[in-house]
Amino acid sequence: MKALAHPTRMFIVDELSRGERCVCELTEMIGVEMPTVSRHLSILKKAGLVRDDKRGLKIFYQLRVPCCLSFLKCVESVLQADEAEACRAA
Amino acid sequence: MKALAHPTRMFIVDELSRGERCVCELTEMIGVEMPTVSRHLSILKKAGLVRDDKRGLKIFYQLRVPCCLSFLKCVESVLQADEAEACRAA
DNA sequence: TGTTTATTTAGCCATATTGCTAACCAGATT
DNA sequence: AATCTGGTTAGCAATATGGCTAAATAAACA
Repeated sequence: MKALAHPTRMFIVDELSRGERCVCELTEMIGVEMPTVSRHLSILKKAGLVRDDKRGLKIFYQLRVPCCLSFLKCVESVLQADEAEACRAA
Repeated sequence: MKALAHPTRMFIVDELSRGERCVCELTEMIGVEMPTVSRHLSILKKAGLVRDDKRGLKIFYQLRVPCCLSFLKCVESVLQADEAEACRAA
């Protein structure tokens, strides 16, 4: 649960929901040092939310629990709409 | 998001999903001092997840975003089953 | 009015989290 | 073998979190 409780990690999960990404891509998007991203990824990995796949020099991360996806949609709807509308959408 | 990232607050949300509860009830269930529970509740309230309703001396809290409910179910299914099964349920 | 009950606020301390930099590791390339 | 590239690990400082106790508040009651 706590694994999702950080904006950067939310961003990562959201981004991975659109396909696998390597650490360098995520680092560039997030605008923070790579070791920091790496640690966030290791937290997500320890929580079982993502999986890593080493190919050549790069390590690609992918979402492991599609459940996150439906949750993310819910969160987004809550953020976009007021709570009443969000609930209707859920 | 961070509002849900603590076992006590998860418990509170789960409990409130079964109906409103006053602070003293929650305090007794959780087994921690009342000021602590109060602060958790204020965090949930600030996040817009719960609403409080003062009646007489007691203050009753209720879930405000039913969206939490479907999320909770998802989380529970993840916890109970392994990830493969959880995804099937989602 | 003074007291009791239910709750919140304030202040303190211990621990956890997050970011950074520096150092390390492992494949690929030369 | 030496080096480059993409990542991780380690260690540190700053900040946030979570628990406690003590003090403040507010409604009900004697």
